Amino acid sequence: MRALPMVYLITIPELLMVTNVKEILKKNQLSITESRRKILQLFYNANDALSHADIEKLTGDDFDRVTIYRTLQTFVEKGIVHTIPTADNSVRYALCKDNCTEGHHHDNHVHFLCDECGKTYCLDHVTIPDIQLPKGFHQKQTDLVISGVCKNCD
Amino acid sequence: MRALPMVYLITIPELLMVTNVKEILKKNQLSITESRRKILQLFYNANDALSHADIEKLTGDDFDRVTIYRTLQTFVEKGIVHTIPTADNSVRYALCKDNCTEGHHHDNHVHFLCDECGKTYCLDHVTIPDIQLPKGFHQKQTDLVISGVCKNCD
DNA sequence: GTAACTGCAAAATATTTGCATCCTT
DNA sequence: AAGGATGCAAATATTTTGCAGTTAC
Repeated sequence: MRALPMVYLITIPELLMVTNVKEILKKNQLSITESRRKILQLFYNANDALSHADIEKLTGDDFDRVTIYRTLQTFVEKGIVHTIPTADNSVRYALCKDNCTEGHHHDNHVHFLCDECGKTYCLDHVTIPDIQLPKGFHQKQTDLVISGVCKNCD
Repeated sequence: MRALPMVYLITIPELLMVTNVKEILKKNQLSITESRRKILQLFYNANDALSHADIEKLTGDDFDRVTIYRTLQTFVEKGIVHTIPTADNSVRYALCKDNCTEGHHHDNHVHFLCDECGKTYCLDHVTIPDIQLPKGFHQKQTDLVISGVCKNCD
């Protein structure tokens, strides 16, 4: 068995990811701009949720603060990312899975917030059991937010 | 059977509630001030959660905006009220039930947000089923936030 | 070329902090 | 009387809006 040249191991994933991001923008009828590409890429690189401040830090001064706000808003409207409910004031965003359609985030989410490191996890493999609501209440979206200690801080 | 005079039906609950509020403040080693009494009373009168803006409206210009911030913060620290996770930016507060102890809101909450009227309900009688988390994740607090249409807007 | 996106300036809103004064105990 | 709570002023942080210039298609 012959080892592959190291360069493949580095460059191919990068190319794939960039393509991925562009395709997602196209699929959502968004023009491909630098800010949208880079910010969406951040979400694909991060394995946890990102706040506006996180994105500002990660992009340095590439983009205006306002551009980040507008980009995030666009992504939410298109169903590319969703906001995560948190008890503190902070607003965090995470990638939606395939079943988010434009303007309708009707999928059930389980989010885990680590009290130690502050990371936010989307636990896609955890399913939310059916909840019996009182009469007259109609359930559209369900968000289950669990906090505690994550696997890294365990 | 003789009907009670109407006055009882009005005055007794008020007296009871006022007493209630003072006792709760005492129990939490807080001095009894007008802002604390009135704001805590608002929570007992409201059947849904209140935002800072709600409280500002309901109290007119009785109190400074800063006093409301500080009072809410104190109540949260003492475990008298808790914040409700919402996907939009808004911060809302609701009364804790008995099992909240100072600094530790370790009870499980089910909250319902109505998309129509915007009301927030604490559904205390709905229980959250046990959730199986991936290995290494330790659950401390669980917040179940359900949105949809409430019984009034049905 | 045109529509849409971005950056800049500024407004609007939300939250925090310091300090002098007032109130509760 | 003493410690804590409040009101006011101001600083800081967050989000939104308008508009002119630039970019994607």
